[in-house]
Amino acid sequence: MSSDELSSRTPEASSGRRPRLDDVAAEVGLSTASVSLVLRGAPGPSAATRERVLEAAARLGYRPDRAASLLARRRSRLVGVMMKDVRNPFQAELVEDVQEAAERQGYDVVLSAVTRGRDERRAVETLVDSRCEALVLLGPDAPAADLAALDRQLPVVVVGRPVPALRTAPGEAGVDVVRAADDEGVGLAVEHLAGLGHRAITYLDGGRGTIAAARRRGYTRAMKRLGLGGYLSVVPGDRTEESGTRAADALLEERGGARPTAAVAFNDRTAVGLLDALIRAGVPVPDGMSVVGYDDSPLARLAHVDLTTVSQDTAAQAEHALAALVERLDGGRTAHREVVLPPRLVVRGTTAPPPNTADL
Amino acid sequence: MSSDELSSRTPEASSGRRPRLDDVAAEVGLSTASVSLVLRGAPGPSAATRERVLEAAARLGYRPDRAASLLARRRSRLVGVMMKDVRNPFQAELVEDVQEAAERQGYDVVLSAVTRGRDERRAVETLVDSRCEALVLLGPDAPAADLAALDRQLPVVVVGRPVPALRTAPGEAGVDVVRAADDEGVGLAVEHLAGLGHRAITYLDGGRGTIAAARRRGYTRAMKRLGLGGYLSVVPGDRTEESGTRAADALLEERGGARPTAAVAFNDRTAVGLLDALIRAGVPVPDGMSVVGYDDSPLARLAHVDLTTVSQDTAAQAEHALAALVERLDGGRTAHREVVLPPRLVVRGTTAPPPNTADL
DNA sequence: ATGAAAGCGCTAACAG
DNA sequence: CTGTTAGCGCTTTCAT
Repeated sequence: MSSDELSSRTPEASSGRRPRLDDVAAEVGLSTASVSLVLRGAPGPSAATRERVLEAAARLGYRPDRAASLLARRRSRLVGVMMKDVRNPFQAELVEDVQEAAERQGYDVVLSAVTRGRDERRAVETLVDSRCEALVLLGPDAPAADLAALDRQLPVVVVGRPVPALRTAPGEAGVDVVRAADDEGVGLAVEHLAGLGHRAITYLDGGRGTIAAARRRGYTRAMKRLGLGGYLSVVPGDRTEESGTRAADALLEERGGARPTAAVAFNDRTAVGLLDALIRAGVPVPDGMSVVGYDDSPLARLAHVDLTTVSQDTAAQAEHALAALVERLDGGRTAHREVVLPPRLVVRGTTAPPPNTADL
Repeated sequence: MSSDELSSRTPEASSGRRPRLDDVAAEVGLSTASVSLVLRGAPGPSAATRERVLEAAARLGYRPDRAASLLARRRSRLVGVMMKDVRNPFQAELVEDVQEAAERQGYDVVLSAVTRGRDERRAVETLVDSRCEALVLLGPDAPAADLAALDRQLPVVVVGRPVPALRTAPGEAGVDVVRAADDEGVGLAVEHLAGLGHRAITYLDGGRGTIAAARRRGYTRAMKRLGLGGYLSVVPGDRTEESGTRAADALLEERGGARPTAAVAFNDRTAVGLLDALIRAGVPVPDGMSVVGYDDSPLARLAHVDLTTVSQDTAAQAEHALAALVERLDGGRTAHREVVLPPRLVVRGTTAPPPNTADL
């Protein structure tokens, strides 16, 4: 971490010019072709030659020019990653994981972030124009039809969002999708709470959208499955902290025996809002009420929050996304694929058995 | 947001091949040279020609190949941005701002993130190999000497971290630096509190490091300047939430008249930890105690946190960083430059006049 | 095992 | 105003 050399030392700073392949070739008295082979580790050159070339290249501080190599190469071995939201920690984690997965597969990654002056369309265009062979789209907003059109140009995998199936023309199967099973995730949370002895478990909703619908459904089904249908209670909300804070009132008002002892929130933000309101209201967590979030965001991991939550396993999502691309690129797969990953419950400090009802 | 077309429609999908410049040229019966001029908006071609070319290009769905164009062009007009930490919201914001500033200056941005398997050195190499003309390094860890070496290859500006001056060889002046005046920032916080009537203002320290030292100094000086030298009190810490939580004990213990009525924290995380502990301890904020953070991170903006804090104005930092690069690139500036930006106090809900001492 | 030569797709002199 | 001619720096047949 400390002595990263940022620039390759150039012991013999022969000239100001950046050394090119033919400089190295001249240095060892070989053709650029042979040098190129050695530098890429391609088979052919003898061990002795390799050594001489490598030594000379290192000595001159040679670094291949990406643009030139990209232009000459048949395949770029580049996958483009579009980040929909640079500030979203979930996506940041995905980027890291995709980067790693790509490296393992022998691909390099080009990043393109959507920003104020740069919409999804432009971010994607940059990637395509940069010779990417395939695209990973992190939570894109584009309609399914546009995604399908893009997929006609090059393999595309959408991560983190379901993409409604399109009436597909023959030979087109739509983009691949990798995402987490949101309904299952909420189910896990509910089961965990029920297992601790909770019955009156409330759900703090996340409003409109495919993901919100899936999570809500997960709650309802889990409650019914566990025979808690009579305790169903969904508090409307909008994914923000305020939403959680407002929900606290609703939860605490219900004094009449039906007052919930636990709450599952659409996401960590909402859960944190709720936590905060509960503490201010003098309700201890988890002893007075249990709270579960969703996302396992850094927020949840903050020591003083220590939120029980549901994790989406970004590493696995990245792995699957890359596998999907590589299979289409190198394996010639043509069929559509949707990978739905099981979420994982992360139990931390905001859940405990319900308070003894005798105390109430 | 809804109907972003991700792929250019290709009404006449003539062939599977991506159209090239000569396809467009052939289409309109011109040379590639003229077409190139039109497409780049370069002066020369007549209005009539322009129109025909543009029309044909659009019809064929032509998009220039970045690698080819990069290779052929003398100047790439590319600036590379290295993100030290993809998950750092402050850096994410900077990326957006740099992107915007670059666009205004007619430059394009290439992103390179440091991740687990990709250290600073590699991230920077990628940028250099991609023909970037200049580099923006967001909070790099590399030692000053390495930065200086890199700066010998191409203009480099370090954002967000001070870089110690090196014994410079003639003609070398070291990297440019753009950062915020940390001491001043803490000074603003202290002044704000003093203005509200606080005297016993404690500082929650951020441990070792240049930045921490600057902020600590800012606190000490401001207190003395305001005649509050007698109230000086620095609680050791390490920038985490726990650090803030632990500090709460120290603050609340001091019952004997000297108990502080306000605290300034090294950063928002620490401030949030403190807030949390205060609330749990039954001390109302801001009525029982005022708290100021530093960074104006999203954390501070959360509705239920609503933290008074110090903002570093990423937009201005980005603007200055790009200006510095452009001046060296296009303006031939050679002298060293360090821009230190004044921070801005963002007053929110965690600061108020001190509780009436009669009440204590 | 190595070299010669022909591009990759675009840009930039320089002519006309 | 437009076309011709060279490359940009590297990879890749295809010979040798």
